[in-house]
Amino acid sequence: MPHRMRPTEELRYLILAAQREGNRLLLQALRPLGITPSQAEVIRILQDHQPLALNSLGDLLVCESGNSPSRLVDRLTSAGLVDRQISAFDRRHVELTLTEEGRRLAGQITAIEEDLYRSIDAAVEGRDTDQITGFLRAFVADLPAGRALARRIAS
Amino acid sequence: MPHRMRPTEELRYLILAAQREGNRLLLQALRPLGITPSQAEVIRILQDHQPLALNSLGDLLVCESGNSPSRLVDRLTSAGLVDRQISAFDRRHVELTLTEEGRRLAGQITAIEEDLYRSIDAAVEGRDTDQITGFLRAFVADLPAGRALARRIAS
DNA sequence: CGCAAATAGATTACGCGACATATATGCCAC
DNA sequence: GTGGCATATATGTCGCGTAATCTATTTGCG
Repeated sequence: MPHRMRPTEELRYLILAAQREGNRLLLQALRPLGITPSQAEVIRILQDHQPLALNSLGDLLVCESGNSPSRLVDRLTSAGLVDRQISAFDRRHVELTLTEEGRRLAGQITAIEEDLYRSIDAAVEGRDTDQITGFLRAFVADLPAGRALARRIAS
Repeated sequence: MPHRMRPTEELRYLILAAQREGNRLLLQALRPLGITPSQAEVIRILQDHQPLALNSLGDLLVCESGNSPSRLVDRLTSAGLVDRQISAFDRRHVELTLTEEGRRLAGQITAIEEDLYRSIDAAVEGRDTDQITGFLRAFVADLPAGRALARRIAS
């Protein structure tokens, strides 16, 4: 006799499960590069938007509430992938740019992400994308991560 | 000039954003109870399935890959919400049950989850649920978190 | 019976992710 | 310029989440 979980509760856990598994897949795929999914997000953002202040990076990050990506970036600078430079105009700002090595990695990340997108596309197959994205957009519309993503798409 | 993020990439980040924000909402709503969303999931599972071995709990958890919920449960036992008892038949097993206090909390958690489900329902409003759950089910079907959820629904 | 393999769980290490707080810099009013 | 407020970043703490390794216990095979 099933517990007959209600649809909304199942949906909640499906979102959790999908995020967890997507992250795990990406984690394993990125392992050879020595970086994590969150670090990869930073690198991809910098590739498209450098130079960028820590602050503005936080505004574009979905993986974090944006309060303090400094530690996330710390690991990338110690790994020699990101360059930090204090702004000449406002010494509170830190200008972030990719290093040569970081730019090289960015390309490899793109290729790895392709595999993930193929998995997602396979699951979307035969369904109405707009129903799915419409629901998710509505859910996160007024929340920090949703706004970060909106900025990413718009910029 | 928008970057025109491709739909699949947006979908990937929408799932990430939805999970993060849902978790944040739940985290804040549960704060007065002194527990976290993951801890709440354990309590709710125990409410429906106790007594349960640590191992079997892991098989039902979506929030964790199931390898080692021992730390998660540790905090619940130190908080006096869960009782650990070594099985008489197999001393490798630990039987978990809710304490009186744990049972009391389980009810409060259910009420708090209702609020989250209302937010989700509001975003689903006017869309085809089957398109959404169908996609997510397909994506996680053969992965640990998806199987955990399937067990939850079936049991 | 005896020993190897399997199983349950604990422990450890590392990197987030959320939150609160601290410090440093800029800026504006006066 | 100085006081006060806002902004940019750094730091500390807690609880996951993943994975690897370790220990204890049971089981299975001879």
